[in-house]
Amino acid sequence: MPETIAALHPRKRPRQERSRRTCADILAAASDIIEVKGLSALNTNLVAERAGVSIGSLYQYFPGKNAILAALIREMRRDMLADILSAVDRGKNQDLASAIGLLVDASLRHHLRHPALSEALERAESEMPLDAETQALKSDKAALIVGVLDRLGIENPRQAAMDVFAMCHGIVHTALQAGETDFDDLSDRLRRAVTGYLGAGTA
Amino acid sequence: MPETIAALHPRKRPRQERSRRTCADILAAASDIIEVKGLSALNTNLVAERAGVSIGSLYQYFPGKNAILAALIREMRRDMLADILSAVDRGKNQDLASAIGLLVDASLRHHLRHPALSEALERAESEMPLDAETQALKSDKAALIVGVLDRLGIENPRQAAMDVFAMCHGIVHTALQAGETDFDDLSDRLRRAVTGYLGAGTA
Amino acid sequence: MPETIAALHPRKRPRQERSRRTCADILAAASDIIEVKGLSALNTNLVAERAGVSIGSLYQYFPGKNAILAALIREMRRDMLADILSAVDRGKNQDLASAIGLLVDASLRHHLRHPALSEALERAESEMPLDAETQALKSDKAALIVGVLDRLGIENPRQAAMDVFAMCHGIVHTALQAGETDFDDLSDRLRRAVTGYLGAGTA
Amino acid sequence: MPETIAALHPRKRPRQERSRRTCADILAAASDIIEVKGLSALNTNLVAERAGVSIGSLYQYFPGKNAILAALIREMRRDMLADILSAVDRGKNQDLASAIGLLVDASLRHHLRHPALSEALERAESEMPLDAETQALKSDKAALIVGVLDRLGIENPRQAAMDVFAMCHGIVHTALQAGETDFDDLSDRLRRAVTGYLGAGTA
DNA sequence: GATGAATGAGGGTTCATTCAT
DNA sequence: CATGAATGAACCCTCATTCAT
Repeated sequence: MPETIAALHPRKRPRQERSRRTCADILAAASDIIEVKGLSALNTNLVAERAGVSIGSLYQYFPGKNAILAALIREMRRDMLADILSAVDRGKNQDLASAIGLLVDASLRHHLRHPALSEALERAESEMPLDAETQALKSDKAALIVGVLDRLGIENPRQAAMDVFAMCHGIVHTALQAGETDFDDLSDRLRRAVTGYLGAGTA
Repeated sequence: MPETIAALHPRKRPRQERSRRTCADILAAASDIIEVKGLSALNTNLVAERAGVSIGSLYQYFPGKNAILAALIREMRRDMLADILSAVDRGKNQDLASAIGLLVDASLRHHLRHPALSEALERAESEMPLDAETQALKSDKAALIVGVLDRLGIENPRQAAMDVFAMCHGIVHTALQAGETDFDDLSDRLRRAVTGYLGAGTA
Repeated sequence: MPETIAALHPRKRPRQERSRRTCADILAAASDIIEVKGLSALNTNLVAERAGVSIGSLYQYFPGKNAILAALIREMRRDMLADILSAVDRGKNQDLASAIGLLVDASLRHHLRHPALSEALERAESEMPLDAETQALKSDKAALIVGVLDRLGIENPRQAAMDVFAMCHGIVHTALQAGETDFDDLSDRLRRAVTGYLGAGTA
Repeated sequence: MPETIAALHPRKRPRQERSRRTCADILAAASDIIEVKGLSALNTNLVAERAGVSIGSLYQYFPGKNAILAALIREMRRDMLADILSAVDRGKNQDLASAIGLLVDASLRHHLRHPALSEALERAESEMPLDAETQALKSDKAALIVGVLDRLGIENPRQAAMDVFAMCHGIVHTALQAGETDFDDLSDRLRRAVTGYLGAGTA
């Protein structure tokens, strides 16, 4: 039976400062493990130990392993939305190329920050029921991009947004796997890919 | 310690007709499970059961779970190479757009055949040591694409080949996740993306 | 590949009273099984069951079956060293025959306590990498005996110590297998064997 | 339930030359495995493979794994009896020291021939029901030794025979484990041990 | 007889989760 | 609330033995 969405919410709103801290420690430990040893090495006992918390406490804050993952995903989505928001904002009055460049760089920075982590979370995301907030964050982000593309006169902006992000994701993921680390070079290729796709579409 | 490559080779060359059948059944069952329930649901007991075979038999033919995965990956790579080979062949005397179109369609068909499976295998592939044959199949495929791009006058064809494939992979994967199934539409967008990227590069 | 020494160390220092108890129960159950049904009947499930503990608990304290064996061996070596130490101490100012008698009796008592167990552990010991403490316990014991023999003017005391212990071990083992239980009689024969060997050597 | 003795007999008296050969191949393969990789590595599939025989055929000749072991033990006992017989024969008219020397050397040669094998078989022997022939071989050997000791005027010759053999076994086993290979040195120490024990007894 | 494919009980180990203290 | 001991379902894999061909 697929796990219910209720089970993905943090068990309690941590009011006390101390609680908020513990909660953050747990998430940080989990991030760390995923980034360094991979998603398959993530297990609740290890997280608790690395967070300096007893396994019992961990279960006070999160109803289960997947809730931790869900929280990480939510966090990632929040960060991402913020980055995109800022990029969109700064690109408000720019031409297509510049606006795209800002978006692409935002996405790229996101992946470069914690390459393995973001990859793993995106995978996990697709195999899990998403809570309402995460879904909202995803739609907000999509709407934002769609808005930009629409304003720039792109046809079928919903689809274009999807494709453009997927392209970037694919290229960046593959480049990272191949060991590339040159931000500027990657940024260049992404811009070319995106503008190429968009240009070809409107041509 | 990362698992040794030896552990990925089939254990026994099936000599009798019966055993060739068993071997195939095991691989088919594994494919099926991955396609339907995901890579994380793959386990040797389930494979054996679904293949209508005892767990002991499974281990006669494969030294372990990962050997089954390795075999599936090898199979996928063989199919893919064959598809690409034929596309390259048919595109021999065509112009850039047509040649690209053939390649893109080959790749697309590949993904559409078993969407979840090919995705999962590609992921698994990146977390496993590859046997010699699989590596050779990958390089052969890469060389083929590089050759085509080179002949078409693309600059830095190695990188372009990587990017182009990664873009396609990204777009297709995302589209499939979103439930798209319209081959022609997808084919169109992929062509646009690829020619856009390549065109922008030479511009 | 021979198992690494790391795998032989207990996993967790028991902190609470309850867990110290569990740990001891596990070792006692293992001892029991070996003593009664033989080394080949030792398996983790049985140990857990007999210890009245879940299999999971067993693995909390021991990283595997061999770690349990290693712990038993260490325990045996500790006891043995203590026994020998006390025998050497009490024999400090005695003549050869008495000193030997004390040592022989110490060794004999050791075997009589848990005949099958000590035999099995000694066998297991020779087929396993030893952790540092166990090795130290063995050398300490050897050094102790060598010291005594040396003080008594025995030539080549290292070799004599080895031979003497091996002789005793052989005789006792065989006698126990044959069902003998008369401590005094055995003690007598061992003294004869040892003094005979040592006497013949110096003659 | 302890396995019945009937199950330890070879399944059929091989009349044909070919059969006898297969049977010997199986036993040779088993010996080899034990000598090189230890008793715990002995398994029927491996034996069959190493013997160049199908697993099915192996079971034609031996009703099970333990029957193979039993056959090896019987063989060992036969050899041993023959060696002892010859040593006793040659020592017929010699003095105690020489007679003992011959016996000791016979035993020593036995162990040196296949150190690990003889050790393993002796261990296996003590954990298995013995068939009539093996038991007879053991008693015959014992009787032979007892006869010699009796003739030489040793008191309680049954016990002395046991002890003497056990001593030798212990010393040789330990020396081999320690890597010694010098036959003459070992022979010397064994003679000293045996004559010391026997001398001390009669003194 | 010979073959080797197939079987499945048995044993090792992990890890998400619960609960007594 | 925190702790960490305990649980046991779920997996992985081996190997003695059987049986259809």
